Amino acid sequence: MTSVLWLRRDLRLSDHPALHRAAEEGLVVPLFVRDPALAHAGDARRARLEASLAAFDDSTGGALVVRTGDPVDVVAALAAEAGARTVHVTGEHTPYARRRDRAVAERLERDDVRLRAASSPYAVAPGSVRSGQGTPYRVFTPYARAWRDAGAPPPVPPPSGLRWRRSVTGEELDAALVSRGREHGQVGEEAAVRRWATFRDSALTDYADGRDRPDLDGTSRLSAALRHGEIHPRTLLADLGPDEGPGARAFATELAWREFYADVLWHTPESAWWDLTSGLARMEYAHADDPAVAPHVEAWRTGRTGFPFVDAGMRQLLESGWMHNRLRMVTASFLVKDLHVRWQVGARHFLDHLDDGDLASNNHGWQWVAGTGTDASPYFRIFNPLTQGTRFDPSGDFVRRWVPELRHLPGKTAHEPWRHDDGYAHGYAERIVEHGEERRHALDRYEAVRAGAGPSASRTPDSAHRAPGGKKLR
DNA sequence: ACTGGCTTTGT
DNA sequence: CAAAGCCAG
Repeated sequence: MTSVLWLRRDLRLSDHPALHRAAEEGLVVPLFVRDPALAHAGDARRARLEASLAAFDDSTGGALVVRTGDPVDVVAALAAEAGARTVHVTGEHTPYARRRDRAVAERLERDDVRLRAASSPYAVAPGSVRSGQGTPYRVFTPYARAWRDAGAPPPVPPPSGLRWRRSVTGEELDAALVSRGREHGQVGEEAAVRRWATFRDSALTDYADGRDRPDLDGTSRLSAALRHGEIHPRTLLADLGPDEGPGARAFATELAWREFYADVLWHTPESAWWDLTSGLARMEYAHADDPAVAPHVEAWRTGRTGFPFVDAGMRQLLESGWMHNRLRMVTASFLVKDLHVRWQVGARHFLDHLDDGDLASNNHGWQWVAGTGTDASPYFRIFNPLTQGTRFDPSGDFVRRWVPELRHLPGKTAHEPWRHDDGYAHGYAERIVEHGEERRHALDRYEAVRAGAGPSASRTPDSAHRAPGGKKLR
């Protein structure tokens, strides 16, 4: 009997419950559907996905079937072609994925084919960790405690006697896109496993502090692999073992953040693009396409704000498809609190360029910065780009790596070109705003909202930042 | 009803 | 050392 394994964010062979089930049934046709509804992704992200697909295809000896179209039609057609009675998937939890999977399951049912979901991209399935009252958690720390207590199931052993069916045809991968996707680094399950081993045996010990240093290689760099499911968090947690030091604990906590935000999004799908809390519903923002504001937003996007740490982060994103988490916070704070632009504008930009772009983590991270998310009170938490830069990039190495116009400034002086006669000698941008002034503006705006806080009226974001495809959510 | 506590900070 | 309110038990 042949079954279909419809792959989405699970491009691996190890610790793969859905693959395990499929293998037990007999021959397996691995399918990936290019969904036009998700085609808005930026070039960098499309390239990373293509490379990931190529790596998976290699690992199956060329069995992967890639097709383009509405999954409702494509999956049903392939199941019929292959004579499969079951389509196996790893569960998905974003708002779009849930709608899509319901529609696919209904369509398959007409042909008497089952869509069978196993597991999820998370160690603990979104929606399954509840407070004592049975309600979802809204604060990270209690969630993380309960998540830890829940415990991740052990990794699934590799399926025995796995056989791919090769008689089904699909589309060729785009070779140019694949090689572009590989430019940003190693791609695929084998590379992810290697990277994890390297990280675990070196940077993990100092991870609690090292993870905050963008000038050092202190992070796991596994975010894109996790996003594509090239490695599963279950595997990582099991590999950390029980005798964890501070580094291992900190790493598990970072995984818990990923799971927490997936859980929050599962319970409130509309929070993908709308404020999670209504407290700042009446907040006034600058309009990103206002002629007075647009050049500032463009400067932010391209890394020309005149604030070295901010610009280094924004250029790291554009050039490498990844941004260190410290910089994600600093650059997000700059857009929301120095330029007074709503978080959705920044979240959209990040999703377009991040190889690891994950709706839950990304958008709830932005909401955390904006003060609309799960954290109760960050309105006074406004990052100072210079303080952050000198604290977390004390040598200035990170700034010089990504901002060539500042390479002539030694040490930490790269953070303050305005204090040097030749600071702007190589074309670096002047500061587009005065931070102290904008900080006060932001605090005033928050103060005004709190003073006049009533029941929230509308929570409609700018139409330009609606969900992909302009569809109404829910 | 009560209360300890809340990732990531600023000056 | 100040900052606001509310979550979670």
